[in-house]
Amino acid sequence: MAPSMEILQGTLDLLILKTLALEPMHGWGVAQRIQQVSREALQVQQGSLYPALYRLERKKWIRAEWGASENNRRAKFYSLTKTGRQQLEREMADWERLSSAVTLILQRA
Amino acid sequence: MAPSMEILQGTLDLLILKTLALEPMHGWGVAQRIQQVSREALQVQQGSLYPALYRLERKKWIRAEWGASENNRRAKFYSLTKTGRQQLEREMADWERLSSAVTLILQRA
DNA sequence: CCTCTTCCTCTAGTTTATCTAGGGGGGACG
DNA sequence: CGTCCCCCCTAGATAAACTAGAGGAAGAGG
Repeated sequence: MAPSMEILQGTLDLLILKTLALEPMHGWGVAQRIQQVSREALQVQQGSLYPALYRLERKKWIRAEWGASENNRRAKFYSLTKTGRQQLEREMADWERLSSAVTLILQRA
Repeated sequence: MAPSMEILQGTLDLLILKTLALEPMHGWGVAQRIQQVSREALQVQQGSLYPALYRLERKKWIRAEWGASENNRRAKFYSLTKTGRQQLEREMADWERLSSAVTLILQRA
């Protein structure tokens, strides 16, 4: 594990997809939103964020469009595609299944 | 992510530590136990298992001893050390914190 | 006008966990 | 004796996330 783990490996795609499912947003905003909603428990490093966005776009789960941010900055706005929504469903189910399984193990007396 | 994800990345150490905390066990048994308790949701590949055990031993969180299995096979029995128990506490707390954070994100309407 | 800060994007290189895909030895049992 | 199962182990590939940078452009403050 890296010195400072701020995210459960493998859940970043899920977190991004879920965040974009509620509202299209630029990349920096996604990171802010995740951090804020998780009450600072999750930190999305930029070096993780942008490669992840690129990955999701390449798989056509999100779509990008240049625009202007609320602060009048040049920003890339991402939104979920239809297949992205399906992927989100799948990943949420996976998360549920696997995290429940971990909890099962941890709760053994 | 690898083609078939059978485990949440980063949780294997935690699962092993927890399993050994309840009962010392040989490596193969640990994998069986995890699979069984998780009702087949978690699959521990041998190529993940043994490197993980070696890693934990190197960090002195577990201790190994050769013995004979219930089937009269030569087997390496692992048990938790004192620092291993502390590590387990830490990792359980981390898991709780991070998985709750993920759930927070996923539950947003 | 100039500088500094904040916003926002991006990349190269490293680390590390896990998987794939093997090999091997030694009991037990037909 | 052959075969299955138990149990250990490893090399190499894959891929996610981190570290540690760069840089451009808007707005604020002097």
